[in-house]
Amino acid sequence: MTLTEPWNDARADARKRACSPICEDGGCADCKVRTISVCGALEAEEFAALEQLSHAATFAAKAMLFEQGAVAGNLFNVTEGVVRLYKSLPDGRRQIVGFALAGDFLGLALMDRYGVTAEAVTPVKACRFARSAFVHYIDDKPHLLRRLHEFAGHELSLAQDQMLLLGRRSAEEKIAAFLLNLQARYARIGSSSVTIPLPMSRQDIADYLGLTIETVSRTLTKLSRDKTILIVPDGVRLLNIERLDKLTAA
Amino acid sequence: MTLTEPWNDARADARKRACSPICEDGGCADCKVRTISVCGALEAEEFAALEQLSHAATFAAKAMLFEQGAVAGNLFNVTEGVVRLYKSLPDGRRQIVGFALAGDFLGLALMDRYGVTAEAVTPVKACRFARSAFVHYIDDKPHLLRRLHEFAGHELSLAQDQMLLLGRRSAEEKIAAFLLNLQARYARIGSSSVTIPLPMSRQDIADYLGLTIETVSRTLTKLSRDKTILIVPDGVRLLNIERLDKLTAA
DNA sequence: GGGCGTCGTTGACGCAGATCAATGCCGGCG
DNA sequence: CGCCGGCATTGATCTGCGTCAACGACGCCC
Repeated sequence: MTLTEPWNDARADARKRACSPICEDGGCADCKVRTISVCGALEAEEFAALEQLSHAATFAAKAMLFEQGAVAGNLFNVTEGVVRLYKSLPDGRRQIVGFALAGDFLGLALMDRYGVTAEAVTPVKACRFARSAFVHYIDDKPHLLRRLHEFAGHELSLAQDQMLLLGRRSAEEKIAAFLLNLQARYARIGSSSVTIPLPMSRQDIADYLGLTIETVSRTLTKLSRDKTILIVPDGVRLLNIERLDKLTAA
Repeated sequence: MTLTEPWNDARADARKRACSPICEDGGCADCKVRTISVCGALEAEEFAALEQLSHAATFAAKAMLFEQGAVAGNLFNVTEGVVRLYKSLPDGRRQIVGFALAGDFLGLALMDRYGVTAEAVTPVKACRFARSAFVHYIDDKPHLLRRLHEFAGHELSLAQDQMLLLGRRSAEEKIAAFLLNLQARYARIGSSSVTIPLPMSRQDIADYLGLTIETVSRTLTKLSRDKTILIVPDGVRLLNIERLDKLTAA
């Protein structure tokens, strides 16, 4: 389970504090837990305790963090880079169910086995928690459990939005929604801009939106011809989406 | 959030006990909480306490249990009938994210607002819990919270499976998966058979699978011509799916 | 520098499934 | 009984997107 949401302004301060390095005197000097998602519920000493459990981990692009069906031994907190989460069909068809950015947790569902495969899209840095230690830690912290549950509910709601998108929206609507969503997420982790990077490949985008690479490519070209987006020079993976909000119509 | 899964044989006994009427001396004589999903974690006295919180509720077909975006004041436990859960686009396009059968909980995500709309497909009987009372009750029961969280994780996993289905499977695969899934769920709530009712309309099925009614109808006809399913005489909404397992290929 | 593999774009074409339309089957109701 | 409105089926046709194929732009390695 990836946790990205929910945010609200009331928590912004707590978040800012929470996102600063907290591992200075912990077991791993360079592991900075970005507990963006959960921090609102954490006391300082709890933070310290939590980070004692974590270990720094880095992954090269295309490296696998964990695989669908494997015993869920670890949780991860992404601190840098992008991770794709997907399910596959035996014949190779793939559905990406989400992208995890800095601050997102993976595996918070605390299931026995991973429900999806997680792969690094870009080089990734993450904090790793042993599931057993994590579970043991939170087991007598009802408010933390409540908070996790709250996030699970939000995560589910996002998944349902994605179902609506996959089942009922056109290619153009899918792309527009994807870009706007990505922009909103970048904004939350501190890089607010109308110009956004697309670190993932066209194939990834296609597998996320239930399309083909050709359709993704054509739709992006069309949007840029219509001046709805602007493909920033020198980067097929950098877009300016200033005028995309015209397409919102949520 | 609907909770249907997960089951395992080890819990079957506890479940059987749990599903018997437990409201005899409670506030509502005819409200029978079917805590199929959660019962494994409930002690007898907890059961009694929980059912004290519940009130019987009935809904005519097409009645709304709750609406997307409304303040989430209640939880429901369906005891009879079928409920559809959906999200809508402003232009009327609809995505059904799930059907709730007897034993399923609605609203267990405990979010402030409902993320989907819930409507009775058939006449429905349900136990209603005030959210505040429910939350208050479970708040100091960590093992219950853990269990709820576990279900949330499983629910999410099901949603992700549905994403894969919506994004990457053909019409025929969608229908086959839907029928097999429905059969499996009926089996769990006690009506195990290769002949299953389809209480929902073609439009509902279409909106669940991201198709149109015509495609649903044609695909069902095709499957029955191929002898893969059998449309039981005297019921467009009754199918025999004896030989559908050929199509599984999960 | 040159070969080569990966990635993205673009065009031509085909098809699964959407759309439009007609018909039949009930069930409810005056 | 006969009318009517909702639902399912079926056919004809259309089209959005998939498929197949060619090509250019990079980046990498020898």
